[in-house]
Amino acid sequence: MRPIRRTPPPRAAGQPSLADRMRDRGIRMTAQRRLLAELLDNAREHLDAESVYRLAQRRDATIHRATVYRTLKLLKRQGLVDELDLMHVAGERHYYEVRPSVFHIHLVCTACGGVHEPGGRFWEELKEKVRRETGFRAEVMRLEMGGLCESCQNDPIPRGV
Amino acid sequence: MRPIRRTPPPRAAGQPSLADRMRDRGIRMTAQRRLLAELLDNAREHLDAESVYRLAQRRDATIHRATVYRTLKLLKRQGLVDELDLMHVAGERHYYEVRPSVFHIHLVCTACGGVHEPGGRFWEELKEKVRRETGFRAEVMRLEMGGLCESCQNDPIPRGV
DNA sequence: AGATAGATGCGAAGGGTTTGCAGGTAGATA
DNA sequence: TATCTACCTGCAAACCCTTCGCATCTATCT
Repeated sequence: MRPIRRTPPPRAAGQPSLADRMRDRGIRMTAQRRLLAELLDNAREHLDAESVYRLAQRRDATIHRATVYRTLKLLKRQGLVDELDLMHVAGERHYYEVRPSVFHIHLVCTACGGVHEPGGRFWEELKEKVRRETGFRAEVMRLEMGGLCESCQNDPIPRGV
Repeated sequence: MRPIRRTPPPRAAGQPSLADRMRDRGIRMTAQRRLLAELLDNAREHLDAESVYRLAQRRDATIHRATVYRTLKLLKRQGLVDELDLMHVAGERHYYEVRPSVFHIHLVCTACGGVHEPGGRFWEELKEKVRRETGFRAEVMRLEMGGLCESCQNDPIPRGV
């Protein structure tokens, strides 16, 4: 159950917090939701539901698993959070991340478990390309690759996942 | 539990069957594995484990769920079959498809449930691009988009999933 | 044909997620 | 500010999909 390390793309500074964006959408804010939103906003690695739950419990021992699941589902439905499975390199868990302002892809190293997340214009424009060429209007997009990151290619010693 | 319709890309003709490719890799061939390989090869829609099991049972009532799961896992590990979740538009199930010779992406329509699968050089080369730019060597890749297909954009009447 | 690593059927267990309900609370209203 | 109501939460059981351990069977090699 080791955390999946991220190599996150530069965050857009001055982006409103997840809690603020929830409120702006008229989502009813409870203490639990504020807590969960803050945890997701500040996560340094990819969190699955259980990890979110454990983190939340440190600050509010009464929070319940079901609330975590319900909130994650809500945020996903609202498009505020994306659900990933990171090519299932570390089991069948689903991971959650706040949807960033600039789209990025996920490169999951099967050797070290690290996740690189390059972002930028090129990836953003794939949706546009698909639109032009097929007429499909994408609202959500997910691009994941599994393989070996640069350092694991050069270092044949397995370092565990 | 309606089947997820595919709009598959042109199949490379004369491609060896999945069963043949299994044998070529030295995978021990049992009657069950031959049956499952044939089902996957000829599937006209995306199948999850349960659907594969149900189809298999029509031809061999003694086949067991566990065998289906074990075989799918084997094929996935061997890179002969890809596991998809199609943006979870129809639940948390995982779908399986024989890995095609030419990579394609999955465009999942949230209105009609159809899956368009455009393929071609451009998508193939994304791995190469990532390699050049980040050093990451991708072995598996998955690109899925969720949204509205062309006809569902033009036809506001919901047609169910 | 005989030997054996490996596959299968079986049923139970496992892990993650959802649900129904009773009680509690945010946010609207006056 | 007090009241109201729709909505949220905690709880525990249920649910679903997937895996496991074990005894038996079999594909493949000699």
